[in-house]
Amino acid sequence: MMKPRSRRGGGRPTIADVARKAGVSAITVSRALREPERVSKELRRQIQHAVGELGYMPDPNARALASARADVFGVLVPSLTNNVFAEVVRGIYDSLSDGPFRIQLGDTHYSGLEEERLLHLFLSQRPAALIVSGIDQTAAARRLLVTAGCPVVQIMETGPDPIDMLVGFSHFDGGRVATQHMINTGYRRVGFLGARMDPRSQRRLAGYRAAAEGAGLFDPRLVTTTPVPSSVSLGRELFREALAKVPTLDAVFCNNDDIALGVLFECHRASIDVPGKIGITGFNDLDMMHVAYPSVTSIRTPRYEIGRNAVAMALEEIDGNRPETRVIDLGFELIPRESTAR
Amino acid sequence: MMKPRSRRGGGRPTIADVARKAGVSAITVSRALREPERVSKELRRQIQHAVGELGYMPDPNARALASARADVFGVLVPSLTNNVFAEVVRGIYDSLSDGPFRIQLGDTHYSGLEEERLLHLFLSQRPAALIVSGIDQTAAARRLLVTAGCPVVQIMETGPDPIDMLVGFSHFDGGRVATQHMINTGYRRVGFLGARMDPRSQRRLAGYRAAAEGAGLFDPRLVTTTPVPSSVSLGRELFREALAKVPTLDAVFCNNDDIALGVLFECHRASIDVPGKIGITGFNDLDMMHVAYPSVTSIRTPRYEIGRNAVAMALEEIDGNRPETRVIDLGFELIPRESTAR
DNA sequence: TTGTATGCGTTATCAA
DNA sequence: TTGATAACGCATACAA
Repeated sequence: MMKPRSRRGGGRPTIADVARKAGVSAITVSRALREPERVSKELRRQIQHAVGELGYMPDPNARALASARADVFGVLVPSLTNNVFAEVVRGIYDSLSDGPFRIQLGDTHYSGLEEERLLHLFLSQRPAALIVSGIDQTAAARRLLVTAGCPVVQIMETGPDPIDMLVGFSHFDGGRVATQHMINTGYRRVGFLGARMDPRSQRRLAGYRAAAEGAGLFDPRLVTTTPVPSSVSLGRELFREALAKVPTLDAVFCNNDDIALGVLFECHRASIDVPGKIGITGFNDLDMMHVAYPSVTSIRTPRYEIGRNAVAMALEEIDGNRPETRVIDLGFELIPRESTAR
Repeated sequence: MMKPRSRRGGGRPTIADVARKAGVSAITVSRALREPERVSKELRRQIQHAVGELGYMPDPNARALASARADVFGVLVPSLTNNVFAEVVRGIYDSLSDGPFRIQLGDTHYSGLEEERLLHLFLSQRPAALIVSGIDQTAAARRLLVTAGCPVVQIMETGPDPIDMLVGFSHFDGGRVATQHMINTGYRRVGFLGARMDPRSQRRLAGYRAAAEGAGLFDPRLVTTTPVPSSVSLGRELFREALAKVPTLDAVFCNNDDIALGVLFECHRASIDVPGKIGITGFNDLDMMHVAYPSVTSIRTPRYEIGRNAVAMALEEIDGNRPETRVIDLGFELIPRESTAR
């Protein structure tokens, strides 16, 4: 009876405190904060003043509860440490850092089941948008996404059948172009080295195979893969293995730049001439590839831009402007360097 | 009048639905979910059944609003792409993935002001715990953390004066040990190569200087730094610059492994013998350092373990068991390799 | 342009 | 061990 004021709240100023101080109603404060143009200039000023005075900050939980919508972007990537996704995530953060949106990042560890679990978790917040990696969601995950009730952007790949929106590039073409480049350069026993072999790696392998078969150079013994996560040291292992299988090997297309770097180091160690005896092409074009000696040919992928585009598309849809194009192919670029220049 | 049921809710099952189905009151469902032991076995069973039947998931926003506490760990790192922090973050995610906690990740871009901004943002959610990087918070940020009302763990460094809890290692000692190692090996003109030069880099430099001065080998011209963010290509630039300044340079302690790798490649390119003509020591001991040719000496830092320890400490405190030790020094390890073996 | 009444889904409080 | 009631802080619906 005596103290109807906050039993539980930590005594932080609420919207009601601001309203009282500014001499208006709570809902007017709410509006002034979210849609300033709908409130008269005069009141807006008073409210801004009161907000500053009190150090008021809206409670995102109360806001989410009342509006049935959290200002949260859910982002699901298969790995946090993989440099590739780190770049994508950076693009997302950079695009969202000056707005009202928080980012909820999830690591699926390349597991479809973990993706489902995280999706459930994220969905329970009623996120403003969802960004997920790849196009190989489980049936259950796909169902969840279709009925998510918010914009959904799949990233990293292109494909014919987006759940909602899609931005990426063709890994098949990337593998094909990289392999074709080495064939054009004159290499005849071009191997494929792949770690992890997630769906995107598989498609790069398919691209490799298409190019090799097109030139009549395919031989299954040239393909060396492992489900083990990628690393520089694994690149070395795979290369040794490949060379043991096929001593006439004269080039390798590597799943990614880590593998390529491992190959390069092993060539140094074993005094194998690059590009004379072995040609090397990587994938992603990390900074180190152009610094390496010899510098390493790679496929430059638009990782940061994928992040930015994904956010831009989602924001458009949130703003009510449904993007015309639902699929964006950002392409890639072959960067020929010393490692294949013979 | 007709339909007092949910105006706005998307029709998802609520705790009231579960309660009705289980024939109990809402609060009992709430308890059964959070503190099962406080509810009779019989009711617990019925409630679990109803939950499963309905596919009920608690609304984290409503929960946070009502309890004035969100099941969120706020994590602030200076960079998302830096491999070092990626490992720390992985440790944090791995430690939290099977619990009820979400993770809110923020990227301060090495800016104290951005850190303050994010802190405000995070605090408005009333997080369960906060993990922040480094010990050089601004006065304002420190104030916010002291009054955060939740466990706060500073990570990456050790120091005498934790805001609440602290887990890391001594960067000064790391720099000292790395430098001393090269001096012990016989190098006499040991340079320091540093990018970014954030506070931790500064302390590694101080350690370098202490070791160099201790041996009577310090010379300011041996120090080459830049505020530019670190990269492999920058390593090459810095090394060239250092060599131009001091042609008698015979070793370098690198701020981090990226720089060291850039130096190694430049040595290859310029046919400079490593370790004969130039010794190289890096910092962090990324996987590639032991694969490189020659393999590169580095300081192995417990990044993943820092993440795990930080979470463990915070969880202890959340559970009401205030950890005795407020500061954990996880140490580091010098890994001598070919690049300094002469 | 502004305000009133009401509910969002959950938990704290207090009583039984 | 269980339940009735009243917040939590804000935004929607509707009226003025």
